[in-house]
Amino acid sequence: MSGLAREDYLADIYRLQCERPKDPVSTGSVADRRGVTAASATAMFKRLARDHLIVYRNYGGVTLTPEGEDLALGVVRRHRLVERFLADVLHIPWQQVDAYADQMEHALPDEVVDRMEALLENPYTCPHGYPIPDKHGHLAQPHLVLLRDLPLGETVRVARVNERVPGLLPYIEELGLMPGSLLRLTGRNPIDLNVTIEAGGQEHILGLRVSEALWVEPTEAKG
Amino acid sequence: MSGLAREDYLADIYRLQCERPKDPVSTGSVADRRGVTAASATAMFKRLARDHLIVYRNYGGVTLTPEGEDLALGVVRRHRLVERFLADVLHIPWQQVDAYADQMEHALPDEVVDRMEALLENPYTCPHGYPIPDKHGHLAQPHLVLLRDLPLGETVRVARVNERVPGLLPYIEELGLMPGSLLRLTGRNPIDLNVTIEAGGQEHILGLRVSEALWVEPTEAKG
DNA sequence: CAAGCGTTTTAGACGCGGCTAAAACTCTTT
DNA sequence: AAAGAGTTTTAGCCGCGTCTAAAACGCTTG
Repeated sequence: MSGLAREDYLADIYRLQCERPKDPVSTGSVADRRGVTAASATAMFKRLARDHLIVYRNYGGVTLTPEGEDLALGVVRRHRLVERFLADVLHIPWQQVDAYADQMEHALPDEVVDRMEALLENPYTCPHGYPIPDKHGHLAQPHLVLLRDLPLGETVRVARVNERVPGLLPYIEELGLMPGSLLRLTGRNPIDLNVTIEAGGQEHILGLRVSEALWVEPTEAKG
Repeated sequence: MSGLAREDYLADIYRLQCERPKDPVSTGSVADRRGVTAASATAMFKRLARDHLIVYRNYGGVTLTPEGEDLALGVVRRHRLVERFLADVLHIPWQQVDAYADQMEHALPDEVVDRMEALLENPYTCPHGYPIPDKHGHLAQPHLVLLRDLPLGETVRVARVNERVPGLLPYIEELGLMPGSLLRLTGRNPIDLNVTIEAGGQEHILGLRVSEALWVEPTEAKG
């Protein structure tokens, strides 16, 4: 049936597109993410473009077509639902579910995915806080702020942790900052860009690599 | 990592070997089962033999090496555990789980399989009654008899239904002869080899295609 | 504005897993 | 023992997905 690697490429292009929706996704960034050479990515781009799944301009990066985005959303949906499933039903540590889901996401029949979704009672997000597209590719776009950009003083809820930052997940867990936790930004160092937060009665200093991998959402009080 | 198709071949060779353990498995039988041409099977045999997973004699069929059998047993284990999981946890009809498991069996990390096993409380068989190898490749070999070969009069329990016979599973379900059901062989026609059974208060006449796809086990009374 | 550097693409190769058509083999059957 | 039928293997092809090395491009910088 459908190519295996193609889907991975499409999903990665989608995720990279999300990060900077303005401009097209570069060959290099996809190659890096996939762990292949730029030449391999170029070759795949040609196949995907031939099949109208991406728009590819020489030396100009790629963009998903609507068709390609549909496919990508399907993969993302499977990926995030499986993560939820692995974490909630099989009790696999949340630091590992991303890698496992990568392995599993292509082999799951739609019916299996749908049943998992029902069993989990239609979860909104994966264990790291990323939204799960529904069966038709729609997905909630909540209003989130990077911890890096948060104003001082506000108390917020951790909403999303970038699972792709190496080593971040165990660190976040150690600090008790998993999605759902509350924190307050108490300080920001304008020189090194460290931030100080208070969470669970403790103070922590977080570097930029952390503060730009954590998304938070305002709690009810908006000011 | 490991090739995808290789594992399918190994598992199919294993299953065919089980059916007639005496002689080696023929090229054609594997090709048929896999739905590929004999030429493709030959090509794969060469790769598998090169990697010491099978013994291959030209024009003489193949046999699994111990190494190859280990791999095959791993695939079979995953396959049957996933079937159980799909049926028991996701409540997918047992007629479909074989096909779905085929799709999924290669993509499952060991830890996921092990956790499924634990969640299911270490089932002995797949939903069709085939035994599930344990983590080390050991598997129970209960004493079963083909319904075709059963002596008249004995009351037995359905133990295993060959899931690979087209259309059999829905038929078996309709007749209420799923694994665990009791039946008694009441007659056998020596000409056309039909058998007559009594099960759940009903009489049924079964053709050879059915009676050699159903395995039964004696109930406590041995005579 | 030309040089140079980093990125991207081309060119050419390889292994996998499939195909068809033709050749080789085996086994049965006269 | 030779012929014929059926199975298996070889030969040659293709597309995928990867690689390396070399060429082409584009952007920044002197």
